[in-house]
Amino acid sequence: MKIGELAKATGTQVETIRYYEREGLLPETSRTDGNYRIYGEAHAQRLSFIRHCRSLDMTLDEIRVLLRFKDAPTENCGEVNALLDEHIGHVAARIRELRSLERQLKGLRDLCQEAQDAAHCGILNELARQGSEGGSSAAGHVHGAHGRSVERKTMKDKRK
Amino acid sequence: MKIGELAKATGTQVETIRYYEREGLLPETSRTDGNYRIYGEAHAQRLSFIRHCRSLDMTLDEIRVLLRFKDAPTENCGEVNALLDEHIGHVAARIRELRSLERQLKGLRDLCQEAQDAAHCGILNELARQGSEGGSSAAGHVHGAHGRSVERKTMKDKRK
DNA sequence: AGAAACCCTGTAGCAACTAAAGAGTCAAGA
DNA sequence: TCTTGACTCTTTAGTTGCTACAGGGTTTCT
Repeated sequence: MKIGELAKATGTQVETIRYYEREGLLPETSRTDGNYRIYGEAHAQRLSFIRHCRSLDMTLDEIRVLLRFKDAPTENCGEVNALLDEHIGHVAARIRELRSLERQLKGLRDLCQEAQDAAHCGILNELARQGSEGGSSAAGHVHGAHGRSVERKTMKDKRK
Repeated sequence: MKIGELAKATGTQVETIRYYEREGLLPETSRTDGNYRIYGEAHAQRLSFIRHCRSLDMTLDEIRVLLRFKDAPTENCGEVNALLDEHIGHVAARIRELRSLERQLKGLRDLCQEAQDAAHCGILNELARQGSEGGSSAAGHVHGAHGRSVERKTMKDKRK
């Protein structure tokens, strides 16, 4: 099947499929004389695997690890368990952080019961207060299962 | 004070301060003869406001709205309340999604009680199952208060 | 004077896509 | 056969909020 068919079969964007091929998650496939990609069932299954992992908010690096085991059926899957445990830990941590953030935001919201002029808005005044930056250090602490700080961790290494 | 001092005073990276200036969040400031930026207390306060908002995971666009009200003390702050309500809604939604994700992941984790060869790993096999992609549509659904889909929403508009 | 710390601008990169430009291919219908 | 519209291709750029680096200038202190 052609790329559009594969996209439909797996609920994926055509562009995303090409992206996964560039990223090495999907092996390159044969082409027609007109240079169109031709996929078989194996590719469809692999893509479904990848999409399933993405739906669980795993990073592409995590997925690469899982694919490695998928491709090596005799390998011991202990690392798969560990990876999942770690990922679950990330999610739990993120939930805790978001809960904390929710409480802060609600507290802040309560400072302005009814609209008035901005100068007397309890929210704006609280935001302007020095030393009111919350418990954690600042931006990026409440994103996904993989916060931006985690994403950024590899930047230095990558440049090396 | 110079940029390094401002950075220390507000717990911000120097580069981030320059970034905020480029992004229009911080007004440009006067310079020394040697072209060093010179900041006063007003800038320090504004930056603290911004950082406080960031610590609450507000986007820079949201912060721009709040700054507009901060700069217009006679304006009615109803929109501030609405913005905060919406932001709180985003956080609540994200918490719900993460909890759902957590349940899914734990269910998946339970499929492999002890490490064995990958071919018989309940986790890998479940991930490979067709039609197992979870309730939501795929990637990007469980990130921060502002999911990746939200971030991406403005791409089309920006290109115009 | 020299060295170290600081500052500047411009550019690139991170993750995981997504969009657009410009061009080629294919299939169906006139 | 020709036309047209859908599909495909590659390449490049962009999203968010930073962060890092290159290369060079300025300031401070010894």
